[in-house]
Amino acid sequence: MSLDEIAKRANVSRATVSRVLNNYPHVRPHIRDRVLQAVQETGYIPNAVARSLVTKRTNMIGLLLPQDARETFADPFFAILIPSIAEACTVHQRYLMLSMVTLNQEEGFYQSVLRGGHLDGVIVGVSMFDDPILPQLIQDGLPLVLLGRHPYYPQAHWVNIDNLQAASQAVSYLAAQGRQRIALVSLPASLVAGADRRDGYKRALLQAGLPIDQRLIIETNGSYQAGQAAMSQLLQLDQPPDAVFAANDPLALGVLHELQNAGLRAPDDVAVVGFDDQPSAAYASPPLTTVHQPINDLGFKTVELLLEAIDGQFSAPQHRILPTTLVRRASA
Amino acid sequence: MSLDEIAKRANVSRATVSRVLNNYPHVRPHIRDRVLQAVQETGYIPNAVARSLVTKRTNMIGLLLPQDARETFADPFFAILIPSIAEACTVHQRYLMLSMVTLNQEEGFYQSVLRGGHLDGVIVGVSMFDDPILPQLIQDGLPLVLLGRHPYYPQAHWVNIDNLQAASQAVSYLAAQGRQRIALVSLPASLVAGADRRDGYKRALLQAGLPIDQRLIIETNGSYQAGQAAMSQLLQLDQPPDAVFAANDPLALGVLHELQNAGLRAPDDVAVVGFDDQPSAAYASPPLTTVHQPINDLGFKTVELLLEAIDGQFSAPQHRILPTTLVRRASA
DNA sequence: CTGAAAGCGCTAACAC
DNA sequence: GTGTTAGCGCTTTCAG
Repeated sequence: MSLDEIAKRANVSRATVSRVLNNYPHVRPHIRDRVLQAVQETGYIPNAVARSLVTKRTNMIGLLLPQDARETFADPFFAILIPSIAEACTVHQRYLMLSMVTLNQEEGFYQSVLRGGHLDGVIVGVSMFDDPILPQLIQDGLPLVLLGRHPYYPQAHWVNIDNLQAASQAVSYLAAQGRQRIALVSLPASLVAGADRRDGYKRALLQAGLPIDQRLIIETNGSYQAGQAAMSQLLQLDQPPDAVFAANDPLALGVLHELQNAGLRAPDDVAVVGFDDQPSAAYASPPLTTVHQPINDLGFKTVELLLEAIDGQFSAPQHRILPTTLVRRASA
Repeated sequence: MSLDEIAKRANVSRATVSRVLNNYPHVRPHIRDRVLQAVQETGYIPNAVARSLVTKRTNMIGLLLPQDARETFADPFFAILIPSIAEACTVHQRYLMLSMVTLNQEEGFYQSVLRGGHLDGVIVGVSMFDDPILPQLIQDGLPLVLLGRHPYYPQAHWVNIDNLQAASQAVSYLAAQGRQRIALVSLPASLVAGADRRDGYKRALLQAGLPIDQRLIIETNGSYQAGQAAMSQLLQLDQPPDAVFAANDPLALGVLHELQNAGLRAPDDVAVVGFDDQPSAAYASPPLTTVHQPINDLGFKTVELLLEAIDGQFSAPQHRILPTTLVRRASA
């Protein structure tokens, strides 16, 4: 069923039907009612595709996830982020297209997704410094916002937390308790957030007058198991750490678990601080002290920034930084 | 840039350009080359919206997730399922629209998503028996496949595992070891999968000649914490269980954890079997014996069934059941 | 305030 | 084999 069936039924022109459907103000009430009634009776829904063809708007935004998205999904961070983006889209009456296309697979498909006119704009979950998809994306000129800052593309909009500052705060907290040998169980340095958190760790140590000991820094892939392995390795040191800053919560939980296996206690023997404040952090034993990031807000703000970028034109790149807080529980 | 710029450049008609773009067989090689070259030079990408308007195909499929989708996302089952669906879409050159629209929010938006012509078909992650969105969806007549069987809608296509049989197998395994008091830590009975697994548990007990003891059946929301709480409750019974069948892995992991807290050992004191075989199951302590479901295949098969439903016409509803296996590790 | 007409970018008969 | 011609279902000038 199409617009002009409604027009016939209501005995008006197609243009008029279009006007009432789009809430055009100056339509006489009784004729507007006639149209509305016809719509009601027939259950007519306008064809979004036809509309898009003329308006050049699809009301659809893309969410592009990094190459390693499959592992990514297992990370509770994304388990919260994605639904919040989806919800933000619904709230703002937009559709969400999820894509994990990478340059590897189907170059042509990637192009058609991005440049086929299907998307009003895209959110890119950046993570790696050298993500090969970013240069293309930025060149394409589609409205774009990065989820996570990226040092190489200052011209792009992004929303992020201040990873460096947050990590630094966590480590300073440990140092202020008199911890002398604070280890870092880190994310891959190839991730921007990984590098930022590592730098925050280092900055805090230096500010506290503590030495940076490479043996206390263990780079991991960010998983629970990697946390266990890292702690196990740290425990074999001649001088094991008396505190651990884990760059995310799964890591911290793994560290805690390994500590328990070794018959050690947190925070008595080793204090541990995590990063994320995922829901289960509060239920760990002991409950995890961790950096809370407002993942939900991150999702909403990102969508909203993109929508502004799509219709308002920013003259300068927008960089929004959301606040984090250190949540003190029992583990440190 | 549009199709007829290419036509002018290559000095052919728009129809011809369209033909080479759509791999129409009978185009003379040299003229095809001329077109291709023009495309190459200009970086032209066809407008998907315009194409859709005439073909009535958008190459986009929808993934509708249940009302409680936010918790859903935290479940590792979905953390694997969603990426696999996304990947299947990419492999089949389709776009994926993710939606968590429910009847509550924005009835009109929901309608426009489904009936606006944006989607060639939808996958619905059913879970609840009484999900209010299903009746509407089925009435809409959009090609549809349910992810998980639903007893009230036999006319719908679905793909699923045999939850009843799989649960029954797990419990029989416990019974065959001589376990006498096998507890069930279950999913909500309002979920189809929850009810099916519970029924499988009961069937296995009856077949093993074991009584059904309501005190040994604890219904939960399926989370890790709920698993802990359930085990704790079971331990307070006059006659605690000597085995537990947990209806998913987070639950089983919680059970294991609580056992450890109570100073008990699996499988010596209490055997435990989970369901899902999520990646971390193998790393639990002790490694978890659990029902493996082929989540990845589930995602792929679902997409493929939908694509068949979209263009092939099935005369009868298709019900695909994927095999599960009991993975024996150390916990039982 | 409303209608007529053009056209968004593409595909698909239908001729030649 | 290739070009011509209609639309797909909507919005949007432009008249009136």
